[in-house]
Amino acid sequence: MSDVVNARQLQKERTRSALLTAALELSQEQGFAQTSLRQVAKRAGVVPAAFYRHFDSMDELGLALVERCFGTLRAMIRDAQRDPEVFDHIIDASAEILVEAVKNNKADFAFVARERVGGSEVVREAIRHELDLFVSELAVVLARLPNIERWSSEDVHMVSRLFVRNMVANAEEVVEMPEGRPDLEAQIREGARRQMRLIVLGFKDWRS
Amino acid sequence: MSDVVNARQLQKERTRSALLTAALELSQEQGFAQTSLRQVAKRAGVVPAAFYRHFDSMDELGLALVERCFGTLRAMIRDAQRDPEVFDHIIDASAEILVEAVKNNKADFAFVARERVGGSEVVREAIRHELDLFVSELAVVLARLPNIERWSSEDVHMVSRLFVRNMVANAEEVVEMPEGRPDLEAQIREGARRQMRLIVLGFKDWRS
DNA sequence: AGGATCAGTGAACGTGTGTTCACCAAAGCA
DNA sequence: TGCTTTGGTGAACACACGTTCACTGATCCT
Repeated sequence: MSDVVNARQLQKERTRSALLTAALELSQEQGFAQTSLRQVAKRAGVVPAAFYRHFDSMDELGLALVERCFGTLRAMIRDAQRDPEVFDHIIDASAEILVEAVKNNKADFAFVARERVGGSEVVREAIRHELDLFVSELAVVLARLPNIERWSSEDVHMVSRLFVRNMVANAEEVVEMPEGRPDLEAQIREGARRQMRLIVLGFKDWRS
Repeated sequence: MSDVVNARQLQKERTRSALLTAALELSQEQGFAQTSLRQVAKRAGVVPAAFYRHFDSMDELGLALVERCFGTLRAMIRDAQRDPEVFDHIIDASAEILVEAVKNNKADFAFVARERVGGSEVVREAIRHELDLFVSELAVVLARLPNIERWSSEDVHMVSRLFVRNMVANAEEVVEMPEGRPDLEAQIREGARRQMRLIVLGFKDWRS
């Protein structure tokens, strides 16, 4: 529990991080499940056996990666919520933010989007759990919106799932987007904006 | 172009089909990208080298699998459209059908849902193309609905994407569903119904 | 009947894989 | 200073993989 760090601990943390980053890059290129321990070690500039000083298996590395990615995403969303403009024009802003954020953290989003459904059992499980947390968190925010405040908690949860689901789908599209195509980017952003507006329109007439 | 079939052609078609089925099963268990040529051959009851009498590579087998799966799905939807009840209560019926259909063709849906985003480049591409076709087909149907008939074609396309996207997401959930849990099944079906209803509610107030 | 065709065989190859082990040298600590 | 701890090394292993090749025997065609 000491704050003083050994040079040893520091160096260890550094190669651990290098392993995670290497795995993230390789996952973006070919998917996590297709990424081997040896490839990760090689890209991190380390001999395969050294891998075991940090993780017991690729599965464990995968879990650590999920944690790191969702840490990044959470921090990002916290920042966005601090911005006062966001709360005023939730829809327009979140469409904007979504595309921008995905572009700037492409590797993280790509990892989550891909391995959410495609990858190894344990990694998939972890991502689904984190996304469920997201849904619950968003539900709390949504419950305070006009038209929604009187809804049953089940209905709020339902619409929260609808939003997160769409966010993930849009993120997938941005990730899959070829490099340097601002037209496509604008198209996705506009599509996301309209979808959210359409959903929100239904709010005022909703009865469970 | 002859309808007369050799015993040879017939047997060839039979093992080809066995290879496809074996690959589909293995994909459900561990994902297509993690499935090796040798595993497929072994499960089909054939020596690895025999694989090459039918496909040049696993990628080609993957493409054939995409075709076969979407063939199944299209046939299923065609049947559903013939049922007169479906057209009257589109929403309730399609939620019902969705869950039922996924249960009965679990392997096909699982393959499409997983490999749509997780798998090999060429398989991913093929699935995305087929899903785009689905979106366009559904757009034609939607364009005839009240409230929508005057929308711009872009808006119709947008809402069609929203529906297909949700269909895929719900299918994923059913696929991931543990065996023998009718309560979860009902929950997913009810969720799907509500989500669609909410989206449809927005239709009458939509302005582009 | 008899030669041509061809789906399927079985063995072999080179390569990449996960995992192990004894070993080393630098950092930590007494 | 000298002993211990430890992150990283390099060689070795057994194994699964994709791919090749000459082959076999049943089916097809004339």
